[in-house]
Amino acid sequence: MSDQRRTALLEAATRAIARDGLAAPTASIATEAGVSAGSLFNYFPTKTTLLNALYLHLKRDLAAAVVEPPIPPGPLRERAREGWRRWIRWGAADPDKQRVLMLIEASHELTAQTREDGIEAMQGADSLFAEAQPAGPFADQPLEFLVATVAAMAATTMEAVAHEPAEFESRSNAGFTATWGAIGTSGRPSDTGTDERRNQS
Amino acid sequence: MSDQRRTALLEAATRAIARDGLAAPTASIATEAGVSAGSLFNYFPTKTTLLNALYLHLKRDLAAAVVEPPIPPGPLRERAREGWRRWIRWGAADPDKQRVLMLIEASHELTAQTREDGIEAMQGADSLFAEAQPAGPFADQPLEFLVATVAAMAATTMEAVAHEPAEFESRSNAGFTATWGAIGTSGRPSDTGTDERRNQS
Amino acid sequence: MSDQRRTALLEAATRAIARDGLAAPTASIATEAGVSAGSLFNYFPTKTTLLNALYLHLKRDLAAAVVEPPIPPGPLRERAREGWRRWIRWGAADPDKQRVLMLIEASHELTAQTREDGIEAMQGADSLFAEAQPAGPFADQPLEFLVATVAAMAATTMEAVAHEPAEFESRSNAGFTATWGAIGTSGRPSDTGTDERRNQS
Amino acid sequence: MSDQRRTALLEAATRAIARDGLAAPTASIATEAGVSAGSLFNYFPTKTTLLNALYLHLKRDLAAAVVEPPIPPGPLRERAREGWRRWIRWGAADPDKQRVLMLIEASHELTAQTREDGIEAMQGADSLFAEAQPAGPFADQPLEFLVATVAAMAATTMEAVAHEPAEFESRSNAGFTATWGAIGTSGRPSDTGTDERRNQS
DNA sequence: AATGAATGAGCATTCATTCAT
DNA sequence: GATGAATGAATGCTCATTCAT
Repeated sequence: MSDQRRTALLEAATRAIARDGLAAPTASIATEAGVSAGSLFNYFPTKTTLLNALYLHLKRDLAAAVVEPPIPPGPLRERAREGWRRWIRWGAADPDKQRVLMLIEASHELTAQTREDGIEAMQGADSLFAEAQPAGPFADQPLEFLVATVAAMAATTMEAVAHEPAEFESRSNAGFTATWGAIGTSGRPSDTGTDERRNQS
Repeated sequence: MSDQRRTALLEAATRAIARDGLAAPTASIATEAGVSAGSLFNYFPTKTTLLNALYLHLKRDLAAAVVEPPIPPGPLRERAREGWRRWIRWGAADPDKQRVLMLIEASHELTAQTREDGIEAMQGADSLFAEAQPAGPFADQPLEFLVATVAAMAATTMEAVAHEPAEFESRSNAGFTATWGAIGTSGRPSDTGTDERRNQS
Repeated sequence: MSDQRRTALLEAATRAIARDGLAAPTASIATEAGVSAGSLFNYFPTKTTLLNALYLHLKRDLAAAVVEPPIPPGPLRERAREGWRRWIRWGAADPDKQRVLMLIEASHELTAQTREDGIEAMQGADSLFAEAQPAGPFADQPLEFLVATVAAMAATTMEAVAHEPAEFESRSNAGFTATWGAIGTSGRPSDTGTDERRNQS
Repeated sequence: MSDQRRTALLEAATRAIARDGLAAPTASIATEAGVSAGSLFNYFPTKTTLLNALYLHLKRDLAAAVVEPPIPPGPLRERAREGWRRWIRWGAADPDKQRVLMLIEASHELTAQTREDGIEAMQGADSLFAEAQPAGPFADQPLEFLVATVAAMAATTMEAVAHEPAEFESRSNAGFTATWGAIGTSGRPSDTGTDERRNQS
């Protein structure tokens, strides 16, 4: 039960699901991994198990891509910018991964445990942005709201990059500026809404 | 009678798909609509047709919720804030709609035509935010990028509201402030710096 | 969903299961009934449901064969003899039925309800023998023990007849005499065992 | 070591099949025997082989339980009673064995050879009852009919005991009396009547 | 236009058996 | 001999779609 085969299956699943959706037959996945249809079930007893494993696999892959190698010290904004760039690059390098991540997340296949593990795996990457919370619109909001916002912006940016890969730099930078503008203080004194006041306290 | 039944089918589909995903059987949809299994196909010749129709139906429903009744004149930001509030309220009123919209969007079922029609339907709502483009990080980006960003922020906010409906006001406001911060110029002079310049290169 | 088709399925199931055991594919059953594979499940939502329905169908078939037309009045022994003859004839006419009945009974597929219903269905036939209870070895035993004994003797007799159909009369009569000897008083005074004494009280 | 493992496999098969029916996977049997899935096939080249071996194993186990230690001399009826008691006790001690025996017998897995060997193995035990043949209802019947009848009565008695183990004595005695009444001449003169005469015709 | 049974291709999963180590 | 992963045919069941009524 080689680890290599397990990985081959996860990668094949990524391709197949990106192409055909979650309805992608386990048989195609197995074939695409160069494995017999029955063999897949030696590694993942059910399709749900496979999807959960795949989700974690991809989340960890993303998290690793963001935080490794370590981001050099510096102002928070610059470290976040570097993390962001890596994040978007990860999505640009293989759009299937991001697509599959979102498909699985939107399904009802994820167990609570897997969801938790996924959050934990992303903690290193998320913290680059989470540290900005005390100052911005999310000051009084649950941390997950901020994290979800950053993830949504990243997803949107990745999609924009996917449409025009040559514009990677431009889209990535715009996305980052937008994201930073979203979660940080705007500084505009004229900002008079309820929440802003709360946020500034 | 035909139109009434068609609507019943679309509404039943919304419930069924929110519950069971896109794999929701046409038979359950029909049953849930109080229609026989075969009848559904008199209204929508294939499931794909149904999904496309449903997508448009929901997009138009959302667009109408945002722009009707007309938003009173005023500063752009205030009009946008009102539109945003309506948008989020729409999602809070029936989370199924938003969920189904995203499920269909993430699938490969949408035709190019439907996607286009959906964009067109949302133009009124989107324009509330699109007018901010010339000033912010999306100045040199395709308009769709900005629009997608706003939609992503709205989706994230709706989800946050869905988790805790009692916090509607707080989440909605935070979401709007974040969104406005994302797409507008921030007052910080240093923010007109590095990345924007890069984008223009 | 014609009743005729349902019956055809039950009869096909009887043949297929007699031939291939409980492992008989639902597809063969359907085909053998002149119905498509999927259609079977319009009548019986699961294979287990089919087996339970089949069990009851056969039990009722047997019970009807024994008690209809009504057995003419007369001494208990003569009425029992007539019932027995009908019972064995039923098994001789279509050995598959008896075989399938036993296969299902030995499996774990039967629900408690079905088992009960089966017992109830046989009550008319069983009573021909149950009335003998107060006098014989089963006097102090649960009624089911006697009933099971009679059924086991019938099964054995049917099998013997199946091996040599020409000997129907001989085997059937021997079986009945044996059965009556089993459940009735032997009358031999020399019988000194514990239970016998009880039985004679 | 080989023989020990073979026996372990047969015992594991007994438990697994009693629990799950003949569909019990060879893999569970192997695991339950503390043997690897592949190893089972070193001992039994196919599942059918295993089932045949198991059948014989159990039949011999039963036969040995009935005739060993030797039944002391005495009147036939008393010797038969002792054999019967041992038979039933065997079934009460491990109901799985009897259940599995019947499951295999009812299947189509048995080869003619195995069936023959099984009969031969039981000869010692059967003879306790077979000697009664010349006098009773089975006088003019094939010996196997009588033997099958006794086996069926034993099976029924064992099942009755399994339902209420505390009633072992009572059920066993009733079963024996019934069996003896089935195969022997009853003292009632009227019993030499109709059917026996018919049989001799 | 409505109904709902019939269809059959498609899918996840199981399992006896094989075979490289 | 022992192991246990690999295999792939087989199976129960689902579901979009069709069609006779």
